[in-house]
Amino acid sequence: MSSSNKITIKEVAKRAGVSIATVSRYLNNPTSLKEENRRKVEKVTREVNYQPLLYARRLAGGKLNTFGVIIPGYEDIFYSFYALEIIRGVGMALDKEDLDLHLHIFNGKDTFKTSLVDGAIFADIIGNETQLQRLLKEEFPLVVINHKIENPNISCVSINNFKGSYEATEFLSHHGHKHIAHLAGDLRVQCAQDRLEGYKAALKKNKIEIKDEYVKVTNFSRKDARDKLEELFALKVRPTAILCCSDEIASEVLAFGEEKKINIPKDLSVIGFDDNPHCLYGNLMLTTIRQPIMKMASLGVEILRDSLKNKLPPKKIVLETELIVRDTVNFL
Amino acid sequence: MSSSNKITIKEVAKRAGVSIATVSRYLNNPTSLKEENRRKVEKVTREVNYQPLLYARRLAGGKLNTFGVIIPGYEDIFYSFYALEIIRGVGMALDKEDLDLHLHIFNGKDTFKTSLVDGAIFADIIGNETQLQRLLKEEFPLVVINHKIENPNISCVSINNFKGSYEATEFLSHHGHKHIAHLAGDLRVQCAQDRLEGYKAALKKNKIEIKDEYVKVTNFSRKDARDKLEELFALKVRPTAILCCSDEIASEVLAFGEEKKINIPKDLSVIGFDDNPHCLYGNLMLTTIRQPIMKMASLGVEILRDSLKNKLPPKKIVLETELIVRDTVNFL
DNA sequence: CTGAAAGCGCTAACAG
DNA sequence: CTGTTAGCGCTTTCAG
Repeated sequence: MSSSNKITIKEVAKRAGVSIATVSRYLNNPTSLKEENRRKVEKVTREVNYQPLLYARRLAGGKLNTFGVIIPGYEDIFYSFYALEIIRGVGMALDKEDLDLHLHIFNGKDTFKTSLVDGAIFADIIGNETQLQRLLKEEFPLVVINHKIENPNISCVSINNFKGSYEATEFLSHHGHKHIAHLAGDLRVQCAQDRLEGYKAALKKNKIEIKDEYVKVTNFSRKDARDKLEELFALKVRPTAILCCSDEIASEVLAFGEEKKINIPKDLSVIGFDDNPHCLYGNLMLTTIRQPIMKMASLGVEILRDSLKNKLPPKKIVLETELIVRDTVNFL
Repeated sequence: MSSSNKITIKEVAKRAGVSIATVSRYLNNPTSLKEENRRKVEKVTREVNYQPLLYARRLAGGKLNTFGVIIPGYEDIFYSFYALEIIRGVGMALDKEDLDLHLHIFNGKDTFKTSLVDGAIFADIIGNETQLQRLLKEEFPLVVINHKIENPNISCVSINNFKGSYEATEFLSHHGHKHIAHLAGDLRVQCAQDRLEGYKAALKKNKIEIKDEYVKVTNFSRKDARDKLEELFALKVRPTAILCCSDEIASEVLAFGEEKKINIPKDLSVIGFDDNPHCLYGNLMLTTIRQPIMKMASLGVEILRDSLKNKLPPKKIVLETELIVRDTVNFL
C-alpha cells in the first residue's frame, strides 16, 4: 500500500481521548460537540494533519462530493479554446463549492462510471445520447450544458445561439450587406445548427434571399474553412460579409483576406463567434459574438448541486450572447 | 440517495447461487473460477448490469484505479492548446489502461486530495512546489511531466527544450542570420528558461553575440508579445530572425509582419514552438519546433502505473523535439 | 452531548 | 475451486 501510514479516525479518537463517533461528529457538524471536546479533536486533527478517507465516508452513507464532467473527445468540434474554457469553468465552480472533479473524455464508449461521483455534467452531448439515456434511466443526477434538451426531465443550461447569430446577421444587414455568407460548424452539434437557423431567420426577416451556395458547413477546423472559402470566392457573386461559427474560423477568413488581397472590412465584413482572446491579434480586432461559457459552466454546477441537496424539478436555462463590435464590419 | 436501487455484490451472489467471494473473484480474476460458475456469474452481472462500487473496493484494500492530474490554473502560461493537449493526452492514456481521471486545477492552494487517487501526475509544477513536497513527504506515488526535476526520488518526463531551441537557433544561424531575437516565455516556467538557454548556447557556439535587447520575455500572451515586438523593431539594428516560445507567439509575429509590411520570410524569419495545428493557417506555413506532448503524457501514465505495480526506482525521461521546416525561414 | 455497535459493499486470508 | 469471516474507515442509529 502506498500511504500505509495514514492516520485514521480511530487514531484521532484515541489521541483526543474521545470516541470515533465524536470525531465523526466533529467532521460533519462541529457545533454539536461540547466546546472542550471540539478543541481537543481540532487540536489532534491539525497536529496529525488528519484527512478523512473520502470513499470510506461515501461508503458509510455520505456524499462523495465529486462531480463527473463528460466532455466529447472530438478535436475539431470541441476545439481547444472551447473545451478548456468549459473544463476551467466547471473546475473553478466546483472548487468554490469544495467539490472534486472527475473528468471523463467521451470517446464513443458508454463507460462513464456513476459510482465515482454524485452527479454528472455533460458538456454538450454530441454522439453521446446513449450514455445520457443510460444515466437518465438509472435516475442518476445530471445536467447538460451547451445543449438545449427537449426532454422535460433533464436540467440544461445553454446559449441562445439562434439569437446571437440572428442579431449578428441583422447587424450585417443593417450595415447594408445583402450578400452574407455563413461558415457553419458541424451540424451534428446543436449550437452549429442553431447558429445556422438564426442566420437564416435574420436573412428572411430582412428580405434577403437565402442562397445555399452562401452556406458552407465546416467541421470547425481552419483547414476546412479554407477550402470552403475558396469555394465561396469562386462564386460569381461573392459575399460581402461572412458570419463564422467560431473566432478561429473567422481568423482564417482574416488570413484568407490578407493572402487574397481582400481588404477587411472594406471589401469583406467578418463576424466571429466565441470572443476567443487567442484570436484577438494583428491589426484587425475581430467583431464577434461573445458567449458566456464560464457562466454556463458555473450554472451547471449550481443546478446539479441544488438538485442533489433537495429534489428539485429540472431547470432549463438559456443564456444570452453579446455582440462585441470591433473592427471587422463595415458599412457597405 | 440518488441511485438507491443499486445492485450489490450480495444480490449478484444470491441470484447466481454462489458466495459473494466467488463473485469478487469473478471480478478480479475470472479464470480462477470453475467454468460453470463463471458463466452463471457472468450471466447475472450482465442481466442486472452490475457495477461494483469502486470506493467500496478500494476501501477493502483494492485499488481505486484512478489517477489524479494536477494542472496549473494560469491562463497565459498554461495556454489552451497546451493544457488541453496534456489533458487529452493523459486522458487517452488512462482510458487505454482503464484508469479514471481525477482532475485538479491548481490555483495556489495545497488542496489536492490524495485519498481519491492511486497516484498523481503533475503537469508542470509552476508555483506548485509546496504541494509537490507534501505528496513527496507522504511518499505518495507521483510523476511530474513537462518539468525536469533534479531530486532523484521523483520520476519525471520532460521535453528537451534546450536542444530544440538550440537546433532551431543554429538552423537560423546556418541560414546566415546574425541578428536573432528571442521572444521568451515566462521564465518561472522551466521550459521557457531552457529554451532561452538553448538559444543563448547556440548563439555562443556560432560566435554570435548575445544581446540583451534581443531577448524579450513575455508571459506567453499575444498581447505581451505584441508590445515586445514593438520594442524589438524600435531598435537601431532590427533582428532578421525571431525564435518564439510558442506558435501562438509566432503567429503574432506573422500578424505583426503583415501589419508593418515586414515581409516574412524575406525580411524576417520566424520559428515557433509546439507545432500547434491551430496556428497553421494563412498563406504562411509556420516553421516550428514540434514537441511530443501526447507522448510525454502517455509516458507519464505508464511510469506511474508501473511504479504502482511494483516498487521501481524513479525514472527520468527526456523526449526530443523535431524541427519542422516549412515556410517562415529564409536564407539571408 | 457522547459512546457502543451495526453496517455501507467489497476484498482477502483461511479453511475446507 | 469455493464459502466463511474478518475487516477497510467512516456514519449513524440507539441508548445513556
